[in-house]
Amino acid sequence: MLPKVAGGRPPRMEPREEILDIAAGLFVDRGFAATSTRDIAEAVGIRQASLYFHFANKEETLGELLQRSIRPTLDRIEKIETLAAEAGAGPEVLLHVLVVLDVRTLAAAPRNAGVLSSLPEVQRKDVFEPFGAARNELQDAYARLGTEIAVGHAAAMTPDRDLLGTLLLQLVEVVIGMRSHGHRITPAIEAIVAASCLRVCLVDQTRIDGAAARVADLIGSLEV
Amino acid sequence: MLPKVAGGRPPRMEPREEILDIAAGLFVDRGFAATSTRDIAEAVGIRQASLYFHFANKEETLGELLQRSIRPTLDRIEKIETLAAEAGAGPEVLLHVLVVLDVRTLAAAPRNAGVLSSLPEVQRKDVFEPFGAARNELQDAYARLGTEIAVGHAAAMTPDRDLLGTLLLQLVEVVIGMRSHGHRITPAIEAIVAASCLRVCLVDQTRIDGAAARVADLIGSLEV
DNA sequence: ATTATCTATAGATCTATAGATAATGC
DNA sequence: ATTATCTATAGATCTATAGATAATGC
Repeated sequence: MLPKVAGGRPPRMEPREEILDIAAGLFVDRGFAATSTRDIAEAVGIRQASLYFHFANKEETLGELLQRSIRPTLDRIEKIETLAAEAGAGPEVLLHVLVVLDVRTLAAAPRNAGVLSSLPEVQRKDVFEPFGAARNELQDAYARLGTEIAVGHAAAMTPDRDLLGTLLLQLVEVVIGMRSHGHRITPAIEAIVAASCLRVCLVDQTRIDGAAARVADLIGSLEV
Repeated sequence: MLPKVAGGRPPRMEPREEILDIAAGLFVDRGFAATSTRDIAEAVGIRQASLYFHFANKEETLGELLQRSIRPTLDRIEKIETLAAEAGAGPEVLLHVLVVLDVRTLAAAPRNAGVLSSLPEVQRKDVFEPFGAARNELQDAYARLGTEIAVGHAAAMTPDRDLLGTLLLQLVEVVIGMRSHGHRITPAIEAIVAASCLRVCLVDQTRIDGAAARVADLIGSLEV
């Protein structure tokens, strides 16, 4: 099944995978337009034209990377929300779980691929529109959970649904910037980002501590 | 002093200013590498080569825009921190003021120029290194104020200095993303972003309300 | 003389296609 | 036959420079 050797030189791994990995690093580092197909090929160690055996064009390469970076996150949202009914966990516990899982996903993404969704081309080109939609879905999940939590608080200085979703997702994505600056994402950072999200939803420290205590168990039950 | 008419066509305004304005819009929209000098020239209504009368090269154009977008913000930091001694305002009031002013600056920036500092080229090319340094200064101001505020709280789940600065600046910059998605930045949004920042610093609602009440006055005294 | 434009172009890319080549699996 | 590479290249850019031109101010 695995192609062992072919063509002029022996591949080190699945060639398509290696191209994707290296392209991800370059796109994250320099951006899409500033990365030429020649740059990618050189870094892989093949000729520029050889890329077109694996991908129809440059955009398809970025498209595949975006696909892979968003899919697992979206899949998880459903699971987390069905978890609400079963475990009888309050929405602040669910938000805490969602934040920790998203932070881990971003922290573990090869080459800090979370950067990709903010590239100008992704926002602008029609080919990448599905990924904007996926991001909106994620933001909407944050908005839903956050609104449910903040309900019952005084209206003044409480973010509305839309703004709350934006604020929460923005907070979670702080880890992308941290990785860009060379920081490692520790469990302590996970906890602080999650606590910050709950604070923005007006959850007091007692309830934050309560939520934090339940997170490990719930994440365990999700992964089984 | 003002050049009235010259060359082949009558300019509508200071030509260098018009080029900067239009380049800003294109860089924000498409990114730096994906915007050609021809794109800029066409949008301005001149020939591609004519740009080089006003700018030595493409990078200088972006450099000038970055300069302009960060300078007023940096200048303000000093003023705000000297304000501490005079007005006897606590650090949470000062942070509130800083956030509101930065939010307003980002909200008022022509063409949403706040986007520019996150372009891959700015992070990566040596020419733009001064602007990364300026951003670090700003983030450090947030870290200083935030740490001063959060001091005395239980260590657990309290962000350290560095992380706190990153979280706060990230929260403020939510308005860049909101503008990109077509939202208008209202006074209500200013207040919520500021309150969210204070919440992340573990300030309780009573003190947030107290800080918010003093903000208008202090900003007034800054602008005189 | 200065300012601001123009035309024309050099030289360096950059993406994608066509068609050859070589190693492997059937 | 299939997989994965190669060489060669068409055709379309893209940045920056050289030098001409025209309007204005001294």
